[in-house]
Amino acid sequence: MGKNDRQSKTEIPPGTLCLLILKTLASGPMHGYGIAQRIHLLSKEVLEVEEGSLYPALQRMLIKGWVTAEWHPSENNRRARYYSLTKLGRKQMGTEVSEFEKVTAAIQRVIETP
Amino acid sequence: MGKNDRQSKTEIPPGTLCLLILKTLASGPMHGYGIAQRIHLLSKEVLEVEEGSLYPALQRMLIKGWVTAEWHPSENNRRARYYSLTKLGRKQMGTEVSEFEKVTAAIQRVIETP
DNA sequence: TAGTTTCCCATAGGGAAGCTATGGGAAAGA
DNA sequence: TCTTTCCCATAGCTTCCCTATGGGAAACTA
Repeated sequence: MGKNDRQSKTEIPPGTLCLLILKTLASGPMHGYGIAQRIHLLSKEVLEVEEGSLYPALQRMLIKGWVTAEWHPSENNRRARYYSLTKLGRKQMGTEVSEFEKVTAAIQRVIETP
Repeated sequence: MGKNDRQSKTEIPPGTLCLLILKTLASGPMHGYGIAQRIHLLSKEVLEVEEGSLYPALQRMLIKGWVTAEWHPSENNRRARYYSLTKLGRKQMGTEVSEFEKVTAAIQRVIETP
């Protein structure tokens, strides 16, 4: 593969990973691996969250108080760290969703102008 | 203002600035200042392109061969550098537009899942 | 005509956040 | 026993935008 293939794979646009994680956790506590799978599934295989992106992002969100974490065995009986949305995280989610939609709509307007 | 106000202003999401510039230039050659104004206008004042973002972006696009530049006096009789889309730039625009729409739709699916 | 505003270009330095590469450990299945 | 699957995590790099800064020329303004 070439060196300029940041474009060739479908990646998460910078700034939206947090939003995706927050939204995913809104449906209940989940471990990291599960979050990645769910995003992959819900996006119909378009979005792939790399583990090297996911865990640092979760760390940042822990520090900011948007999520909390607890160790529990997973459904498959592995050691797993379950993340939950905090009240602050839920608020942040709302902010990011509306910001995303506002900016996306604005870009669409530019793009769709003939 | 605080120190964490990358969020407080409406900014260009990383990765989309090129797309916006390419699309803007698709309607004809334009100087940098004009590009910024047009994006601001078309987005209904939502998007603001800072000059410290714009000119480096144009440099990158020159290097990649997506645009060419020529000096001409502007409509206001100032010295101005007019940028034009190349064939390669037009192709890149198409790629980025479809990528943007694909990824945006995917994120929307995740966001809108109850 | 001196001063200010508007227009227009450009770089340096810094930070945020993604990616690749890497490493590990434990359960399950072959 | 060996491989696969599941699950966590860090280090180092790169890209790309922002802030801050600087300059210069036309045009308006007092």
